Amino acid sequence: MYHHGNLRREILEAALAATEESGPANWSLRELSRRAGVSHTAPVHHFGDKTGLLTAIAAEGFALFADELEAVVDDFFEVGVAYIRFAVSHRAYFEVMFRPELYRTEDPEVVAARERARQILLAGSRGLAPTPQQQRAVTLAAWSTAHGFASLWLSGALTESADGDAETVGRQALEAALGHLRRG
Amino acid sequence: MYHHGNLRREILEAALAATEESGPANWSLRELSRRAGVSHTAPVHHFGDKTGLLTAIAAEGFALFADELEAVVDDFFEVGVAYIRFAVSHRAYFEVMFRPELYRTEDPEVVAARERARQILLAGSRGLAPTPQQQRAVTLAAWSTAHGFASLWLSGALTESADGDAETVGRQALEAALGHLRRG
DNA sequence: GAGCAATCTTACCAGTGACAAGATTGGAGG
DNA sequence: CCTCCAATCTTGTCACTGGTAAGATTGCTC
Repeated sequence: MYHHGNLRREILEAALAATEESGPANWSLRELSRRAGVSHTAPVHHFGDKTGLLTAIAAEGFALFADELEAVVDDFFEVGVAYIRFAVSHRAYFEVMFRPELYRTEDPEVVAARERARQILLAGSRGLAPTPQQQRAVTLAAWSTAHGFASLWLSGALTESADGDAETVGRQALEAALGHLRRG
Repeated sequence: MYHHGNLRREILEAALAATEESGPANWSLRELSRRAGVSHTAPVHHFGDKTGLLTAIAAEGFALFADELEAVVDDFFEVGVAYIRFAVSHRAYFEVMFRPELYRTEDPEVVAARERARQILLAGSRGLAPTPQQQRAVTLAAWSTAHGFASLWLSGALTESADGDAETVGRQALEAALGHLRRG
C-alpha cells in the first residue's frame, strides 16, 4: 500500500498499544507493520530504526508529561500527584521515557522536552527549604517518592499492599512523605 | 566442551555482567554461551529458556536483597538506605527484579524470596503511625522514596541534579522525606 | 565395567532488525 | 496536460536470535 497517508502516526500508536500490553521490548517492528497493513520496512522511512521509533515515543512522552505537570505547577504537592497520574494513564510513554538504554537520550527533541519537565519539577518544590542544600534534598525527595510510587505501581509490586486506585493511594503515600513540608 | 563443571554459575554471572553493561534485554543467550566457550544450546539444560535464566537472576536477587535488608531491620531509616545501596551495588539484579515482564514472577523461589524481602520492609516501618491506615501510608511512602531514588539514580536521571555518591545523596533525600517520622 | 542419567552438541526452523535496490505516486513547474 | 522529482513504500537478502529435536559424551553408581 503506497502512500498510506498517516503511517507515522499509526505505527507510533501501534507501538504504544503493544507497549501497554507487554512492555517496550516485547514487540517487533515487523509486527507493527503487519498490523498497519504495510511492508516490514515501511516504518524505516519515518523512524530510521527501532531505536528511532522509541526515541520518538520518548520525545512525545516527555512533552505530554511536561504539559500535564505544567497545569498544576503552582502547587508543589499536586505536581507529585500529576506525576503519578501521568505514569498510570500514559503507562507506555512512561515505561519508555525512564529506560534510557532503549532510545537516543541525546536526541534534540528528547532533550528539550525532558528539560522542560525537569524545570517544572524543580520549580514545584522551590521555597520549601531554607538552604540550597536542603532545597535540593526536598526536590529529590519529592521526585523520588512520586517516581517510586509510580514505578512500583506499574510493576505490580503494590498489588498486595494497596487497594484503591493509583491516584488515591499515591496521594496517601505522598502525604505521608511530604505532607509536613506542605504544612510548613 | 562436555561437562564444563560450573556452567550454570558461569552463564548466570555472564548474564549479570552483560546486564550491568547494557541492560537486561541487550544481550543474547548465544552470546553468553560463546563467552563461556560452550555451544549455544548448552544453557538450556540449566535454565530452560531465556526467561528461565532471568527468573533465576530475579530469585537470587530477591534473596540477596532480603539478606541485606535483614541486616539493618531494626532501624527503619537504614532499611531505606540499604534499599538504595543494594540497587546501586547490585544493579543488574535490581533491574531484573522489578521488571516482571522479563521473568516468571510466580516461580516458587522468586515468590519465597520476594515475600521475605517484603516482610522486612513492612516490619521496618512498623509502629511509626497510630492507625493501620496511616501505618500503611508510611510504609508505602518509605518504600516509594527509596525505590524511586534508586530507579532515578540508575536511569541516570539525577546526573544533573545531584553530586556525590548514591548512598550519601540518597540519605539526604530519605531524610527530607522521612526524617520527621524518625524523630517522632 | 555396564549402564544410566546428567550434561552438552549438531542441525534445523521461524522470526527479527538492518540494509540495498527498486517500484509507485502525489504534486510542482513547465 | 504532462514531465519529472521527491517522498513514500516494496521486494529481496543478510546475519543473528530463541527454541526444539535428536544424538553424542562422560561422570557415577552398583
